[in-house]
Amino acid sequence: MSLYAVDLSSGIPLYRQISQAIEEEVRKHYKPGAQLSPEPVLAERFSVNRHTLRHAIDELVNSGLVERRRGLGVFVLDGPHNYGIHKHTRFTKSLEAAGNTTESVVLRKLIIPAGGGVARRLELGEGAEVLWVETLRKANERPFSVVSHFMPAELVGQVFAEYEGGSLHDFIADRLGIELERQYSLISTRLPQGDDATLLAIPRHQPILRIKSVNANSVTRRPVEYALGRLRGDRVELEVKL
Amino acid sequence: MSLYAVDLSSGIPLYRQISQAIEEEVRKHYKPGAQLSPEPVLAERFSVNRHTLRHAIDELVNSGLVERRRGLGVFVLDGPHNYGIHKHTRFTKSLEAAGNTTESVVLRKLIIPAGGGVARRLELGEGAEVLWVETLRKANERPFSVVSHFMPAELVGQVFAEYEGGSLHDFIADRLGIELERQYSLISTRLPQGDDATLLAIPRHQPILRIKSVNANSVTRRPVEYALGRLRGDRVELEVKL
DNA sequence: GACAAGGGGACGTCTAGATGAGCTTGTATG
DNA sequence: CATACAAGCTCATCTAGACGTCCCCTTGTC
Repeated sequence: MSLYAVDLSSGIPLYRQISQAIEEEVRKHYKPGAQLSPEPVLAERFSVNRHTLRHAIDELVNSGLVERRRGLGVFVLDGPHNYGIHKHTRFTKSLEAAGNTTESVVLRKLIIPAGGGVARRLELGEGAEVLWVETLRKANERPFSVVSHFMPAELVGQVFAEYEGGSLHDFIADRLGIELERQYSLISTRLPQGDDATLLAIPRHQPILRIKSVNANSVTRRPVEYALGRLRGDRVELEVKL
Repeated sequence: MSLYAVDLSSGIPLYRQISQAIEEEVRKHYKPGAQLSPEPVLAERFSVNRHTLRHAIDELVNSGLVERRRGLGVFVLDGPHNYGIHKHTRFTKSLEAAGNTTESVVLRKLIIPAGGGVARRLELGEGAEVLWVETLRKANERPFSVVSHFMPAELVGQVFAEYEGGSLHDFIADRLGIELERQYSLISTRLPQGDDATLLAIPRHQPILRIKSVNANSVTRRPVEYALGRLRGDRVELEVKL
């Protein structure tokens, strides 16, 4: 393979040259879940001290490419999930299509009066009753997104008492006979608020992607669901096709 | 003040005890912009090696509490709360508008060999010459995006010597007679890397939106430009209409 | 067959010392 | 007075060595 020509005289720190070399190698030849060579071996290979090599790997850990497991080794993480935004995209579908196991857990299921933002987006009067469902989704056993769904209570009625996870849009289609269609999405980024960092198992300084979207009845065009999703920024990438 | 009772036997790593002690002290007694004691002094005070102390400060840097300035010292950053509230900066820009709204400054204009990612997206061989133009865009005198544009050097030729800002797509249309068409965009979020935090005038712990997009000749469908934009997360919100 | 002990591999933490590089400041010099 | 340079402070990087802790798997015993 290469000569691992890391060179101090170039002005670029060794650990950075090494982290870039490893990153490239990983992206080219490693699959998610694969294990890197042990630190002492890599240190030997690049002819640097183990501390320097650890510094290099620290960078990769920090950028979300690999993960350390004490006592076991360093492992390649899944790349960011490419979640396309289209008229009919569904979370679960696009993930499963990508060959990932999915799981969704209902964290909250409550009826509350609609606040200003929710009411406006659902075209309801302020204070109208809405069902608030908060779900945590995982892919390959790892938390991935937290989504707050708001739906007019009168529309979804009592049916949602039975919702326990899985594709929400499928549930709506099955039980209510309503096909949903995405109208628009707003994408922004923030540091995690509230419990989101804990739920998503990320440090508080790692940014999340926020997606606000409104889904409407594809026939009547009336809004049915307003969703505010918070996605792990290190594992999600949004694709917008035009 | 305290006795700095860091203790190895407690099972908690020294560097973590120290970072927590410093964090508490900073939050209580330091204002944004204040400077921490030099590393050797702190190391002495906690009776640890300077490496261990640096590890502790690394944690604080990583969490966005403080910032290192080489040759100067370690300084306390503003808390993130100071950045959240904006009254009329509520500009919801579409991707297109964000790309074209300008008062733009050219930061760099170089011909470089294409790296792997750039080469792949422009459908060139690795190492082929590409023109790298980096622009900083402002709105209301405030910076809001940094964009790296990559274009095949043979295509854009010498023409770009005259490019000094303004709409890049207009420039390409005028000078080269090429109409561009966006193929797709990938949206992700990161903390700012390199000089981006400085250029955008944000603290290093404030997330940015990254947009990778490829623009192609609308006739031949050959890729002409690969753009990697970094937008201030507190000023920009992307709207995706469908 | 079940369980416990032990070995070895891998990451985690800490110490010690040396050198490099960026920034500011003060002083010497033209 | 202004410029140039040197000193000194600060963080940045690298090396070397030593243990500690966690985890898995094998081995041995009951």
